Amino acid sequence: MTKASNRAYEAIRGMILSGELASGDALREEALADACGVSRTPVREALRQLEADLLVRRTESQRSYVADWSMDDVADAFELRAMLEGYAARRAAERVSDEVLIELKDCNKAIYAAISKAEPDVATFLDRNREFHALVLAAAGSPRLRGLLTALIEQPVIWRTAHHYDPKAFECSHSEHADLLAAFERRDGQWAETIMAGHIRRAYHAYADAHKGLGRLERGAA
Amino acid sequence: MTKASNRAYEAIRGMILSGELASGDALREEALADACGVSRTPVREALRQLEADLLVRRTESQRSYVADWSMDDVADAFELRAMLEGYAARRAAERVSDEVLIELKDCNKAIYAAISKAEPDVATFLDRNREFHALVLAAAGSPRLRGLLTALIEQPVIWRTAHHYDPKAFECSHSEHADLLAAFERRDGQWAETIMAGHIRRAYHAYADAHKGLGRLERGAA
DNA sequence: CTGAGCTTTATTGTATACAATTAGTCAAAG
DNA sequence: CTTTGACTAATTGTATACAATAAAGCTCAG
Repeated sequence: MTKASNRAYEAIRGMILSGELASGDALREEALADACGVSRTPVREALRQLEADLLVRRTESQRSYVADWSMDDVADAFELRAMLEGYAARRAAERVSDEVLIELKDCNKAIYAAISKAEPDVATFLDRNREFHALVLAAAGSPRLRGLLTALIEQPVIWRTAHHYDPKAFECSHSEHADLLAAFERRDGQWAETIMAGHIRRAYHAYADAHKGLGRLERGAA
Repeated sequence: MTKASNRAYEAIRGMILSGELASGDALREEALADACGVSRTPVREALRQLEADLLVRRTESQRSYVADWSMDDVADAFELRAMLEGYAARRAAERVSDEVLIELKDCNKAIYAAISKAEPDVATFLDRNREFHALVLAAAGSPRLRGLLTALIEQPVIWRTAHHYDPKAFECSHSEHADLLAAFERRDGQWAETIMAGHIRRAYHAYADAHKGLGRLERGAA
């Protein structure tokens, strides 16, 4: 994306993810343009992109609002993600190069380092975790799959789950990644798929447990 | 979408699907605007949408071209579709209402009527086939899944395959739909998933056979 | 009160001018 | 003959004005 467009995209996305804009809030193009210091044109483009990311929804009369996710929506998204990312892992296991395998191992080492501290480095964990999954996706070698999954993975709700992780869950995540890499080394697609699907499902249940009884998602702390 | 935007979208999409614009052709905003009788603004929006539909690709320097699909790309898309539409069928089998089941049966009857003639009515077959798959997708009750699959199903390459169907393949398609409905009646998700995945894979192989030895896809007749 | 229909206001859609960027061309140096 | 560089032309990005449309408010009949 180009300069102004990208600026608007990042700015609005940040406002949604940080909680500055709450679920259901109306998004008026002119107000956003002022807030981002650009004109309406790039804001409009950014909104279309955010809509594709499912962070924004549009009414039939073309008005935009911050998307609100019911628990059903979250379950739906996680289930799809488990299936697609499981499939990606299978393909990746069958195609991964030794170089990428090393990258993946390094990445998981960095994750381990981040969570082994007395005070876990959540930001680094999130970044590296994201990188890990992106590497797997790239190794799957399917541009369509990549396109489909990106929108699903970039969901704020998914990244907020990290706030609910306890040290044991961090450890578990790292260990599942290690299992996945073992499957990759043996080029065992079936195994890789099973591990990845379970990995995502675990994340879902961690999320669901932390939000038991809530009909709607409340805003995560910034 | 709004009036001018939609007009541009339909016009450009039509030009691509009809072959007026060939794979790899450059899409210049101003020229398209003139051709559609609108300004560049709605054309730009239409191009973004077509890019999401995978009918258009953009270079890193933001220039747009008609997407060109290699045989690998087609295989990739079909495989994804088989998996996702199989999943949709499983969900649909577990949730479908009696009313929708009747709709599906009617739809498949219409398909049978269209292909039973001495000269098969291909246009009706395509329309009804599309409707059948759309009904299954809707019955799956997952808005995300619906969003993901729509882009994949609307691919021109997929609908062009009908031109390669012989009468036996038409019959086969209808009969597989009937099997799927049997699985739906018994609410057997696993069975439904298997049938649907096979159904899509059969379509893929029909396509692949018809294009053996071609590195790139040539343009289908309008 | 209530609600239908009009009026006003707010918001998005479209066109267009201009700015920024990219691709293409040609010339000179190696 | 190739390559590098500046220059030119073509193309996309952005801002802004105006048009179209949808929401909100208001009036007045019932």
